[in-house]
Amino acid sequence: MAKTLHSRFDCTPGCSVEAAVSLISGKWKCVVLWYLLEEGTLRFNELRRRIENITQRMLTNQLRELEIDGLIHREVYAQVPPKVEYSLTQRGRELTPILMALKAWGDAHIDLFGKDGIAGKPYAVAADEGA
Amino acid sequence: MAKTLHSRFDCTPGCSVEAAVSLISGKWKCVVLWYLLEEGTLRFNELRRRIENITQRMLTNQLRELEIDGLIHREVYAQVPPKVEYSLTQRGRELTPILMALKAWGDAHIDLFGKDGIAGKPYAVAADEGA
DNA sequence: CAGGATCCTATTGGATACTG
DNA sequence: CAGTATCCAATAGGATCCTG
Repeated sequence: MAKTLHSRFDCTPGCSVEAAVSLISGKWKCVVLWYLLEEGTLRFNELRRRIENITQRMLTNQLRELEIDGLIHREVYAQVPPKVEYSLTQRGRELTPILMALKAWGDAHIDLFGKDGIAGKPYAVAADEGA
Repeated sequence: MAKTLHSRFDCTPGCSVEAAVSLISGKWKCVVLWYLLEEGTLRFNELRRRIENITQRMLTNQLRELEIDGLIHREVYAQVPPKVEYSLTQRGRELTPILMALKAWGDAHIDLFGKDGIAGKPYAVAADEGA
């Protein structure tokens, strides 16, 4: 890698968290990343089918942003019909702990969501156990 | 806990990830959660000072949503001047792996962000190492 | 101290139709 | 197949002022 600033340019502790969040925020990014982590390489429509009810516009957007942020690699095959494959870059693969943790948490708590999936957000919990 | 549905109500794999993301999405939520994880219990203005350049409206919003989602506990002391303390609930503490992973990734890659912090998003990377 | 109430803008997200 | 291009609605986010 060409030039790497070693300066942490004084940053509050939460700043690191904020930095990571800023890259994976978005309704679908983590889902996209997760599928690429699981399956290695996927084409555009393969991703679309897996994520279901993502629009192609959103998928395109999220993929572009992830690419710009250096988290995924976009391989275009010069042929017709077109073929484009997406995969994680090294830096993208370094998100693995985050993605695994998200998946694990989701698996453990998915019951708490309405039967409509995530649409209806979680319930109003009465978990009044404090600190 | 009163009633727990054991039904996973058929859900795509990415759905679990989506569920987790839906709770922690938002520009500040993970930062709030991270500080509460680190410091245990914090008052409103303590959080505000730590996060710096979050507005009080946003902080209030995020805290309310986190509370509704059962991730944080809000303890109000009936006194004047008012005193309100926030802390993680059990379910909130279960986010620890996610928060730690975010922090770790941020620490490792914070250099990639502009000197203005997160404001300028990351650079356009030339990391053309593929699958 | 810990917010509530308003107002406003920017960004996100979605529907639909079209294309090399 | 893998997108663009438009248009539009919803939400997130922010600035400012007020209050028990």
